Amino acid sequence: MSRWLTDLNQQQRQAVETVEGPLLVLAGAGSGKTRVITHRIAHLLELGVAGESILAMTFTNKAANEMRERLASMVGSRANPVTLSTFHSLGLLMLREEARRSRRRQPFTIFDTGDQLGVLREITRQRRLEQGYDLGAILTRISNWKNSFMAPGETPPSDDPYDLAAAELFGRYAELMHAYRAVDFDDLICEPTRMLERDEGCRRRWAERFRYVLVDEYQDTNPAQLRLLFSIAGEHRNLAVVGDDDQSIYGWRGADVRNILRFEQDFPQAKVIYLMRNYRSVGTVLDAANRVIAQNTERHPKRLQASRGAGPRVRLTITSDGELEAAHVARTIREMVDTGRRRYADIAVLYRSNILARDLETEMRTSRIPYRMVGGTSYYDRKEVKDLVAYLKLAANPRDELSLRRVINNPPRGIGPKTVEQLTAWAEEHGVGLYEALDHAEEIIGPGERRALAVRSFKELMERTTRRMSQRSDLPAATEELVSELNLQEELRRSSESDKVLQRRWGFVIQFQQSVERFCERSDKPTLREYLTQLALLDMATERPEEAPDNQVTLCTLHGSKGLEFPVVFLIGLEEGLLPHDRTLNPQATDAVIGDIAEERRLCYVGMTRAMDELLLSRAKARRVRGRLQERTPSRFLEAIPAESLDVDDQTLTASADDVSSMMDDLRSKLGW
DNA sequence: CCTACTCTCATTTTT
DNA sequence: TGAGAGTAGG
Repeated sequence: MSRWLTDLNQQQRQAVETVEGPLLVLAGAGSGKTRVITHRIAHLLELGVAGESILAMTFTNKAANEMRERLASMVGSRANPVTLSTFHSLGLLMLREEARRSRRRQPFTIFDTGDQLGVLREITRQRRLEQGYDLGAILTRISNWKNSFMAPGETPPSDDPYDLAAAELFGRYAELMHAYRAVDFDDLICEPTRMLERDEGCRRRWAERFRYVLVDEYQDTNPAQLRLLFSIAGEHRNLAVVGDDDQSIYGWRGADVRNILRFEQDFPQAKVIYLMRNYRSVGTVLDAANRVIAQNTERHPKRLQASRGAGPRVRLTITSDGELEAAHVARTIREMVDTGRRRYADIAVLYRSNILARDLETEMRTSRIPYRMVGGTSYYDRKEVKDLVAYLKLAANPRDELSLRRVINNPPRGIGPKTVEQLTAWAEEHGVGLYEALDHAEEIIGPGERRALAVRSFKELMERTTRRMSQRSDLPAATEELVSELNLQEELRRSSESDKVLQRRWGFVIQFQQSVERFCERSDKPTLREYLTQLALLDMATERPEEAPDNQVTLCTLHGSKGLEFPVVFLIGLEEGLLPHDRTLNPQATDAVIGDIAEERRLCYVGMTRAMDELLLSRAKARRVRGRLQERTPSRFLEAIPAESLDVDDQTLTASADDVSSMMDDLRSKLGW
């Protein structure tokens, strides 16, 4: 017997052993899912399957890396030939290889959401379309159409103004993306799929290459991803998917729970295995979570089974407002840590909406509780970093007009909107790109004019930069030269009002340069193109200057908590309008996808099942909403938890001596006494 | 080109 | 309430 079958429970073992044919593994929270996946791959290798023919797909790079590490620790270098990648990286790999095969041009630049919005902004500006549309709402619609393989002009009839606006922009969007030689995230899935569906020989090649396909978090796949999977695995049917419909929380991003609900119809005779033994949480937590999720109707019926003891009862604390709720959380954490029961790192505070993090942060600071927020604004969203990235993108792809427009007068060099307009008009007239028009500055603007000289010197700067960066030479050195040629440090000094701000901003520049260096050290192909690809595709978290995993409390959204676990979990803001969120209860005109209560309930379930030992729920009777104090009603999800398994602590009823004294303590610490 | 003001808007965010 | 975007005027 393969050694990867021992120390698994019966269902886990079955999931590992079922090697041929379609397989659906419904892996409940904390049921040892990652273990099953890694063991399954190890087992396949053990059976003599070539690593090259195994494809394991995840959604995040973090998950992919984690899996690779675990697998490597099991089978060592035999893990190397296995393709372990995200959907998007696989898509890019396919596009590249096929382009190479047919000697076609490879995709140049990957546009992230910010870039996509930039394209839309550009179009509305050009067309002088009515302002005031929420471009994000338009982009969502375009993205949904793309994921249903609709071309511009094929969009379904609608009288929704946003549908109409989006349909109007869709065509131009596609044209511009093409002109810029750019692809977006949707293209990375849809284009390879089209390729496979169009060309049977091509499809066969990929199907034969990946004889064994494994998909993690299957509940998060969208229709396009399903079609891609079908093209690869539809024939040999060696497709194992792992997921949990109860943890599908990305419907609003286009994920379709129905994929996992009807897997058995999509792949007839699929074997279905339930992993329901939970190794994470105590009985009380599981019981409460089970009750909540049981209220959903469209799901694979199942129930997590406890394998640990009962544990303390779930607690619900009621405070009179949001600030007091945050104060209560801080005070409880303080107590847990001071009595030595817990370390900060054992504790997480989860919330539906980032807005709740604000009061928490204030409280954490005054109570001197070290914390880290997962998610939040990325370091790569910093203006300083984005500007530099735009220079690199332009160097890699002169047709990337978006980047060109971003950097052409940044830092200011006397090329204002008027000049750019003139250049654009000339470029259009002569049917060339904007970048080429730069060469004709004198002709366009007038010989000897200062603006023309500015354009020329910008062009020369770009050519030097491109030369240094593109010949696979020393990328970090080229970046450094760019920074110095731009006189960035001086520029920042000039535009920063305080020294502190300057230090911070310059710090971002330094960090960026370091990230380039690190990439070049690690990569076996340290080219500019590769670096930019990684930047777009790779989880920024892995690139982010790593903060030491200190002993800190974790603050994060419910979405951000998926896949994590903590001994102690606070789940706050259990109120109607927050969880379920108001946006789900009262959809807006701009919403392309109307969220449903079922997904909100799953969100609640995901949060609850993060807790190993203690689950502490809370709600406030009133909360400041946009400056106004508003009465709040308890979340409907609380009703599912039977009163007898809940310890309710209503702090608005009893201001006991204890509470008063702790409030005094609180006050004292705030005043610094 | 920069700054200071006004206006607007307010979920979640794996790639 | 408060952050970020947009705009007018110096």
